[in-house]
Amino acid sequence: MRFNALKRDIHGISQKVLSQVLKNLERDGLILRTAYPTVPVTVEYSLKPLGTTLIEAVSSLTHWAETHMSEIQAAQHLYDASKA
Amino acid sequence: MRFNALKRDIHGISQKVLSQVLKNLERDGLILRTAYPTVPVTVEYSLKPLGTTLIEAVSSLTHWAETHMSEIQAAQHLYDASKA
DNA sequence: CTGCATCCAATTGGATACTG
DNA sequence: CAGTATCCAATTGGATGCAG
Repeated sequence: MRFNALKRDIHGISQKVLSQVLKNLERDGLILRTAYPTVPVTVEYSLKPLGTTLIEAVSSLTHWAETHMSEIQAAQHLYDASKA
Repeated sequence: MRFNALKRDIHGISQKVLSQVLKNLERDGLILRTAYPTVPVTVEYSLKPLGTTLIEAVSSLTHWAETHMSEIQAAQHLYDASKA
């Protein structure tokens, strides 16, 4: 995946933050950064095996959030109403 | 669990942040806050079922972090050495 | 004991301009 | 295209003092 493709897909992220995050992920060994000597330079980011395992771990949290979102919103409404 | 017990157990958290977090967790329906009318007041926090399910989901991430910590540190050292 | 209010320092992140 | 550098605004969080 290319830099600008990631920037497009991760809606709302700034170039600065995306750069920082990618550099950290690369340093942690989660992703691989490959630069091809074209003009202008082409950079490709890909998942390393370790990164894939993290995605799987995070996915369970994502799933939790999705399945309980409405329940949490209901609790928030109850709470807010009880305070008003 | 009492407020000050939580503050002791969560090493390094400030009273301000702990208050904020607890209030948010209560609003989200993850924990239950019970105040007993003693002098001074006694407040007890406990997990609600929804909170327990979140702990289980987070646990898989915790486990991931623990098992891959050394692998990540090794990657960081390699990265840092390659940049120096 | 359990907080809330305030002040202040540090971190974070967006916008913009610039480079190989 | 893929960043880096800079400036600046907003958020975060600690420390302290106060209150029910």
